[in-house]
Amino acid sequence: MIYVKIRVSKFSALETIGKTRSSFANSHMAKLLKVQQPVTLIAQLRSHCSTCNLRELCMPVDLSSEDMQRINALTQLKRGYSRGDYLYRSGDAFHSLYAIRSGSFKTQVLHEDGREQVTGFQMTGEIIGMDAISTDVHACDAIAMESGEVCALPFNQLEAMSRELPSLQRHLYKIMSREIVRDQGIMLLLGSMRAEERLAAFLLNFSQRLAARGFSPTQFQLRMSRQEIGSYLGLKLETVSRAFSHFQNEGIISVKVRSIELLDLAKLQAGLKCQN
Amino acid sequence: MIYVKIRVSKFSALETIGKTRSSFANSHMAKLLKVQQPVTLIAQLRSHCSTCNLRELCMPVDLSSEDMQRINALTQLKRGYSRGDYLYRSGDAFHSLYAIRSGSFKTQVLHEDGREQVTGFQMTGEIIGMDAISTDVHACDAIAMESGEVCALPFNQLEAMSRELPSLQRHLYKIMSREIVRDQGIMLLLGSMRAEERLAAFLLNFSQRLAARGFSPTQFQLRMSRQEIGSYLGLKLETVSRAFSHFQNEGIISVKVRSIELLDLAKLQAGLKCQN
DNA sequence: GAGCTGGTTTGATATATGTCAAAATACGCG
DNA sequence: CGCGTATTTTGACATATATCAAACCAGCTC
Repeated sequence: MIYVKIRVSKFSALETIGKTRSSFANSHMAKLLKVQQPVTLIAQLRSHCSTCNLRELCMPVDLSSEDMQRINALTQLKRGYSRGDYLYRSGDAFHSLYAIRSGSFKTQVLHEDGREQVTGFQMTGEIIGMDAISTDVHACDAIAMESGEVCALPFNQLEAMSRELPSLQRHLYKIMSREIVRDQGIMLLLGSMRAEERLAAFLLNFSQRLAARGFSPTQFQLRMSRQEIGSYLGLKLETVSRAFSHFQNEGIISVKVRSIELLDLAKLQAGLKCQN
Repeated sequence: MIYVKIRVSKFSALETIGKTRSSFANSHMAKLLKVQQPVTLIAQLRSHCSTCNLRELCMPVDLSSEDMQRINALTQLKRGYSRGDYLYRSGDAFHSLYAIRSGSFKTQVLHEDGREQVTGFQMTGEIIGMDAISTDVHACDAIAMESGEVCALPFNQLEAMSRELPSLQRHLYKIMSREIVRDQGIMLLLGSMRAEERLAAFLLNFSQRLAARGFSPTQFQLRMSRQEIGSYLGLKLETVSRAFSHFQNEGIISVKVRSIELLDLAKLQAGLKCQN
C-alpha cells in the first residue's frame, strides 16, 4: 500500500517540477522576457539575491555588492513548485542545492521495505540538498508541503566561487555543520525522549523558527499531517494525536486540527526537562 | 549520579588531553626533538600524511606530492590519548578537526536533565569535530574508547588551504555531507526500526567498517558497553543484551560478552527487511 | 446541500520495550 | 590467587506506545 505512491516515475528533479515551472513562466518570467529589453531583464534577474529579504538566512551577509552580484548570477534558476512536487528524489543525480524562497518541504529517507522516515521539515530561507554532495546522488526525497519558490544553486559553480569568496566558503561549511548539529538533536529526541516530550520539542522548534522569520511564535498552521509528524518523531499518528489532545486538556496548547496556539510556553518547555 | 562524571572541569580540548600528550612527548616526540637535526626533524614530521596508510580515508587522494606537503604541515599536531580521555567537550571553543589515526571514540550529546545520547562510534581514519564549525563551539563530547592517536587539523588553516586546493575543499564538503547522510540513516534506525533490527543494523555497519580497514568483518571485539550500544540505538542495556542472546540462540551470531562472531550475515541482513 | 474522501480523534486491547531485581560473569588490584 | 567492583545476563512484571477499529470532521466535487 505504501509502496504504490513511491517513485511512480523516474523524472529527474528538473523534470519533476517542470510543469510548475512552465506555469510560472506564463506569469512573472514571461512578463520579463517579453515586455522588457534584454539588458534590463538581466539586471532584474541579477538583482535577485541582493534584494531578497531572506538572504541572511541562506547566504553570507558580509559580501561586497560586487561579490553579491556574482552570487546573484548563480540564482537565475528560480523555480515554482506546488504541494506534492518532488524537488528531488533519492537516487537522482546531484546538480544543485536549493534555497527555499517561500513555502516549505519535508525530506524523507526510504527503507527498502517501504518504511519511510521523515528526516526534517524545511522552511523559507533554508538550504536543502546537502546530503547529495558526498556521493553526487541524492540520498533522500524532498517533497513540497505547499506551493512556493526555490532558487537552484548549481553546486559546481558554488564550489568554484567559494574558492574565491572566503565568506561564501565559510558559509557553506557552516550551514553543513549546522545540519549535522540539527541531526544530532533529532537523534537525542528519537533515542531518549518520550512521546509527549518529542511533540513538545517539535512544537517549540517550529515556534522558534517561525519567530525567526517574523511570524507569530504562538499561533500557526501546521502544514504537515499527523502521520508526517509521527514519522518525523518516531511515533504513530494516533500517538501524536493523543499527545496533542493531552496538551490541550492540560491547557498548554489549543488545537483545532492543524491550527495550533501555544498557550503556555513555560509548561511546554518544562515538559522537556522532567517527564512529569 | 550521571551528572557527576560530566564536565568535572572546564579544560579546553587541548588541555583535556594534555596529560597524555606530555607522556607521548617523553617517547617518540622527544626522541625526534633531541637526537636529530632540526631540518631532519621537520622533514620527518612533514612526511606524516603522505606516508600515513589511512590517508584515503581522511584526506583526498589526488593531490600532487607538493600539495601533500602542505597538508602534512598542518598535521604536526599529533596527540596520544587513552581510554576515557575527552578529545573535546560540548561547549569547548573550536580549534581543530581531528583525524583518528588509531583507536576509537564515541560522540555524545547531553540533555540538560542528564540524559545522554551516543550519536556515533568513530574509528580509525574518520574525522570528527565538524559539529563545531557552525557556532565555533563544540556541540557534543568526544570520548576515547581505547588508547590511540589523533591528528589535530587546525580548522582555520584547513579552511585557508582549501581555497587553494580544490580537491581539499571538495573533500571537506564531501566528508561533511557524508556525516549528514550517516545521521539520516541513524534517524531512520531510531525512528522506524525495532530493537533487533537496530542491533542487526549496528553489527552490520560495524562489520563493514572493519572490513574497509582490512580487519575481519565477522570476528571482532566491541569496544563499547551494552549501555553505550543501547544509548546509540535508543534502547536500554537489558534490551540490547536480550537481542544479543536471541541472535545467538538463533545461530546468527556468537557472543562472548564483547567478542562477537557473525555466523550468518544473510540472516542478519534479512532481519533488517522483514521483522520476522 | 449531499455524498465522498482523506485526515483526525478516541476507545479497547495487544505488545515491545522498559523497569526492577538478582544471579552470573568478567575485570582490576593488592 | 582471592576479593571487590563493574558489567552482563536473565527473569518477572509494568507501562508506554502500537494496533485495530469505529466515529467524527473538514474539504471537495457534483
